Amino acid sequence: MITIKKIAEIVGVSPTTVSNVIHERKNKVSAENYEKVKKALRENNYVSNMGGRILGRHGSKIIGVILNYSRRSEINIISDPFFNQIIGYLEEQIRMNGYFMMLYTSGSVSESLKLTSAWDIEGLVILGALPEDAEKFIQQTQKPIAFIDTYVDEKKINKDYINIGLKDFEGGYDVTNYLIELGHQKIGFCADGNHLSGVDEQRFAGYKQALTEANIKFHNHDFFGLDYHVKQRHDYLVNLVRTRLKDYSGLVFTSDYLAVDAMNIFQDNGIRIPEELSITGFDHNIFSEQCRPKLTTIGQDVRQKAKLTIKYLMREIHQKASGKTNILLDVELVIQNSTVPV
Amino acid sequence: MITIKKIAEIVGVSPTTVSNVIHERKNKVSAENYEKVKKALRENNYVSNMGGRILGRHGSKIIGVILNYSRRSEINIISDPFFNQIIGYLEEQIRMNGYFMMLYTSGSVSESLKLTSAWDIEGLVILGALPEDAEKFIQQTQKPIAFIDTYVDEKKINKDYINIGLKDFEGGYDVTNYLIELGHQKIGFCADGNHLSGVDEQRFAGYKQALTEANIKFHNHDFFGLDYHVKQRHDYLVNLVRTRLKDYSGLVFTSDYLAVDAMNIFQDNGIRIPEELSITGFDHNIFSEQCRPKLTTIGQDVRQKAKLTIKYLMREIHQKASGKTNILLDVELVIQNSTVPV
DNA sequence: CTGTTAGCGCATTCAG
DNA sequence: CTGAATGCGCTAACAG
Repeated sequence: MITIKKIAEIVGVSPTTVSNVIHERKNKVSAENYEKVKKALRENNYVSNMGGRILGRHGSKIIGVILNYSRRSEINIISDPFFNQIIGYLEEQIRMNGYFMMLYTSGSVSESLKLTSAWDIEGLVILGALPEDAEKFIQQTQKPIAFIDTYVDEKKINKDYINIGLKDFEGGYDVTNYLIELGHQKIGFCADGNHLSGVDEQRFAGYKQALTEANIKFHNHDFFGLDYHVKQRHDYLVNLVRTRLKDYSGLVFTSDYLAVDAMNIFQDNGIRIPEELSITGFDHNIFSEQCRPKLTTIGQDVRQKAKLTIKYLMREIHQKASGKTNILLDVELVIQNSTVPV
Repeated sequence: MITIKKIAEIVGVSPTTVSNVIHERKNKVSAENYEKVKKALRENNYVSNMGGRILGRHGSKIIGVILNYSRRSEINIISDPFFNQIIGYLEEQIRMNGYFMMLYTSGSVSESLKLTSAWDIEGLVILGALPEDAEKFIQQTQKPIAFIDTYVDEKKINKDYINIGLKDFEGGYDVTNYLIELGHQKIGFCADGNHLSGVDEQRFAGYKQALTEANIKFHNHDFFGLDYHVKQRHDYLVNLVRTRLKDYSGLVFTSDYLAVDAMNIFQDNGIRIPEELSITGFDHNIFSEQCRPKLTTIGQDVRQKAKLTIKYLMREIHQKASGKTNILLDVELVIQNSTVPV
């Protein structure tokens, strides 16, 4: 491995001069030396040793991306195209900013923070954090943190942080309202698990708001908490077809994944969609396109989410700005074929 | 950040003793000191600084996972659940071995190798490498490398490497043979792009072998190279429905993703599947389950792939073994509802 | 069993 | 504009 010292020897200057050339401090190096050093760096394929950087606390250039496993099951994380997409786009953005991405999955805040200090990580992106975990993260580290899709209670936190989310409430509202406009009155809400928080909670609130405005009363049994184990979920859905599914003309799902999964089970059990039941998803990912009927859903721009996340994180890292940043991106109602008027 | 030196001060021993405790060299530390140091480490939440490790060439504990973009388009990488799954499982295995995962996408071998030397990466996992890239990787670095699904030409390489793949030839053969057993004679082969290599080439060869054994002649026009741009691909498929799709009773696809995508387009254009056309996929991932009819496909154990990859990589890193390791995992024909006898 | 020392590569400070 | 010296944290070699 070629080092600054060796380059200095080759060219016949001091390591400092080489360092100055690397960092483009042209005002500190003569034009002649600058060129000579540049050439040597190129010819010898110089790559800086990150160990030296970390040790000298000159910045590790690592962004840690942490997948918080706590709520969703492993099965869903690995099956959900959203995670796939966002990780792909985050990597792209991190790389384009000259940083490196360390990917880590963990259910524990302290484990994640150990990672951070071991590597002197410059910034964290945290996916799938619950509000209480988010608070711990913010309190326990000085490093810039960007959450994606986490609802942090601003009042509880007096430090800076970034959150890039979605207008989930609006999404839940819009899609429900669309069903209402189509004449639906009996609309159920289906989510991952029984205890909603964060994103799903907001979508649920939006759903309820739409019902309220339309003078439709919500009953607790209109909420369907689905198991994330495939087998249990499918058994439950089949049972629903046999019992009280007929009480509903529309179902709002918190994700395309769940919607498509359920739609297939319903269809397998003789329910005609959308004729007998309208279904809506959320995400507008590949699932809502690769099923029939295609899903009416709420679209989000995943690439934009990744782009903004890294943009604000970089701003924070470079101390160009601070303060709380909480951006909720717009959603878009994508009307396809899984919904019809009643 | 707490360091070994500080722990040493706190306990009143030398840094070496602390280091020996950390590395569990019990024979070099008195039981009494061992306990005292252990306690201090715990209480102060000691985390080793990786910069020190890298700089001292004591092992960075980083595994670099490189996604080679060259062949498949970005769109497909991010849409294909296989990448999602394998990355998730690789991360899990890497973490369980006490290592860290650095994720990097790149089309260039030299860029990837720069990453390797900058971080003193201990081992590489390379996804989606073409055979010629694989050779470059192997020749240009001394670090242990594990490829996933790459067909390296053994004769050209005199260094060690690991490849964990699939019996792709067998998969292509089995699925085609199954169609033949169902009475199909006119069977097309559909792949990503016109120039096949690696995995798809093997699957194609298996398909042709099955035809040959059944005395079915293969013509060049039985091969369908699909565009990875969605729009172009769909236009092409729609056109196929109007023209010569009727010449075929079965189509073998190189992936579930392509198969489901095409199946939807065919169905949208009035083709009844499987009645009028049998379709097969490859991968047995979520797509083959979340479509109707469910796809007959070739199953692979993605988790096992990740597990073996890291197992052999670790073995190589710890110098416990060497030599070329080329393991092709078994495939399994998964018969579902997209195929019927003619 | 314990402690001292050296060196890994970088960027910065300070002296020229 | 240039260079010498320094310290970051860890581990291994070596001396006691």
